[in-house]
Amino acid sequence: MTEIDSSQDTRSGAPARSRSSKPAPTIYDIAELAGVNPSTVSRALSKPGRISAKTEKLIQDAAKTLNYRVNPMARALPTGRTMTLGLIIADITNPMFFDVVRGAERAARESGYTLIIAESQESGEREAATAERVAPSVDGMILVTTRLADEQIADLAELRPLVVINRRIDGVDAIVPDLEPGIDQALTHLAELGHRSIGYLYGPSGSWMSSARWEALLAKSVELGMSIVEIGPGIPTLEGGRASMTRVAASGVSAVVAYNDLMAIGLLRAAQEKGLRVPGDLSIVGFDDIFGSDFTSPPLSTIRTPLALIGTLAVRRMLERIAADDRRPAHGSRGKAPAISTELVVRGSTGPAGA
Amino acid sequence: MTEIDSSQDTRSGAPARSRSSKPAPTIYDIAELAGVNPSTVSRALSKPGRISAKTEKLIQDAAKTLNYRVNPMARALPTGRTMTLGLIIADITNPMFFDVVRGAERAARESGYTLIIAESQESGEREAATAERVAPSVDGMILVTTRLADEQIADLAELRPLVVINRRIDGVDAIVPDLEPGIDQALTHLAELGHRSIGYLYGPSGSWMSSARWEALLAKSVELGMSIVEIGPGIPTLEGGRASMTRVAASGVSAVVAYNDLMAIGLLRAAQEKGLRVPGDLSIVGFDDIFGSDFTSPPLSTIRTPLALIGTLAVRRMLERIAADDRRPAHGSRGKAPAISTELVVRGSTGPAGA
DNA sequence: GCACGTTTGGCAACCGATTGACAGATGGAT
DNA sequence: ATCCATCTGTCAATCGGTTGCCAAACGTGC
Repeated sequence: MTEIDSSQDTRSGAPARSRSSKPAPTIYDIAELAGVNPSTVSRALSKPGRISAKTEKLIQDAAKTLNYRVNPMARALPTGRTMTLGLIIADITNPMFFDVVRGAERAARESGYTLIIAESQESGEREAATAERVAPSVDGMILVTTRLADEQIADLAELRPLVVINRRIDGVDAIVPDLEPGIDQALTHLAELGHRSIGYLYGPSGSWMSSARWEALLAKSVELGMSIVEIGPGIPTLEGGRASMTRVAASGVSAVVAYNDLMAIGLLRAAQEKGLRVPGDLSIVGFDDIFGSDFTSPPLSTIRTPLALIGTLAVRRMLERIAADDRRPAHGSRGKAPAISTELVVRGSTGPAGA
Repeated sequence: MTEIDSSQDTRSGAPARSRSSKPAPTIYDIAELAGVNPSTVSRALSKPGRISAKTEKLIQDAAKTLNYRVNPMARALPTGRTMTLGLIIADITNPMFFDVVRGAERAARESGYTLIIAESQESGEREAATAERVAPSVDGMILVTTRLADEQIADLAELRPLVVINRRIDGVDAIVPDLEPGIDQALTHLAELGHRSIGYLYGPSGSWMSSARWEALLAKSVELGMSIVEIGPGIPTLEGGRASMTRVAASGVSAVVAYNDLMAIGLLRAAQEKGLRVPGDLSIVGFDDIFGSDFTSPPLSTIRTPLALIGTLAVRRMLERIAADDRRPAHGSRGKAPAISTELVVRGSTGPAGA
């Protein structure tokens, strides 16, 4: 009756990941199989050249035999690199998000990074909390349709390298498309169709992007001698577009540019239900060219934003920064205009004024 | 001139996460501030009750002061729990995926889990590689539109708890909607409209779901005394739907049920371009009710699949299994019919036969 | 054959948590 | 006042890698 026998239990604190399954092989297993030291295995696997070709091959073979995969968690601990990027999105319901994800996921994967998706919905408080929760497990964060205040965003930027999409903030890296070309084309297009007076369906009241679009539209319409009015703000959904119908009708404009495609489509349908012909009685231009915007009848004319490209560029910028081990925004990029261009896609929802 | 002074460098191997930023606080920092042992901090933070209320408060306060966040990587190492779930998707371009993500992300977040998104596109080989790459960093994986062979899937299930969506495989947990109600309603609806002969636009040739839908349609149409033909297989995209137009016309059917909404919409547009009236000359029913399927003109009648719910349930099932520390599929669930029902959404693309 | 520079591989500390075992403190009963 | 059961906090090992430092092995030129 020995009272002390616990000493032989060498793996007492083992994870016991899941019953009935062998634990994943480690570099120690490889080391044993290959007859070398674990540190040699580590080097052979992650620092090609540091080890003699002979031993390296030996280790590679052993690794293959055991079907070894490096444990990213274990690696992240000493290196501080998680090889993971976080995509924080306020509202996952917004379809523009999906195109961004497409671009971002691919760019990340090509560089060996993994993408974490987190939705924060609701208020800014919640979004900040989400970002802080995600921060420790990622090397950088990309904010997609953020509702945070500038200052909160700056705070987050202290925590981890940060890139913001569709919003410009002092001292924070941003990926923002160049609105000019698309808006120039859209207003010129409308002018050529004889529209003299147009409306802008404003998005959410605090939205940086909505006012950026408004500013650009305003400048251009002045230049073209057109009159333009703000209608809104409104929520950036089908419902929001619908809800603006009364005000649009009351405004007497012959054409409307909406903050985004969702609002444009909502308006389109509400107009049609009211008996208005589109584009006969009202021309409508959307923004973004989201999936499905060409499903409508008439198909929606819209100012395309290269969302997938934006996602890709956001990841690239992030990775550049990480590679440079830099917490500050890219070089002198703050003033540099992005080469991400918008363009008008003419479909069926725009036509001659008063036709 | 001392030759030995390296001993004073206690943090030689420190991560050096990023210049110019204080490293994240650790439980050691808290322990120092609160004047207790790190292990006490660990317990205070993760095992409420194990520590006296007084010390616990002391530690909580210190943690708050330092704005401490537990490092998920460091925690994952000893526990073997990453608190992360992987969503592996073959083709991120497929919009049905969006709704699944919505449901899954929320369910995961509610339980404190984080979601990793990985796309594998291309072949099955690539998909298996993707899954193996992701496996070590997650507690479980959900396969969304997998192109893997049954056997490969079973292999992955050995690696990590696995849940498959929209496909049934022996010995693997699956979340599959009940096709019967929706298909019953759709065929009854078509029968009532006078359609006697319908076509099924088949999806990708290897697709489990496409043949499941076919089987159910076949059984029901026999029951209703309707004739039904397969048209396809085809790629499950707008283009695939378009491409089937010739065969649909040649088949002489008065109504078509498509494998998914994308194909249905493609067909709808091709038909309209050919001068056919929908639903006058051809009735079309889609499948899934994806975002945008009601944008078309006429809006698409479709058999709705509760995709967000499916995402949610997949995560729940996964978490149940993880909670039970179980690698095998849920209890006797294999035979148990899921309570996820489909239903027909009648919109404008279906109408009286030969009208 | 020898001295010397370069590879190559091993040792051990470390990343930030978790946890079994244990000792000291506390409090109640006798 | 003494003893014992319970509660509380500490010690130290551990998860699976990475890496600075060092010594042994190696090859080379003279």
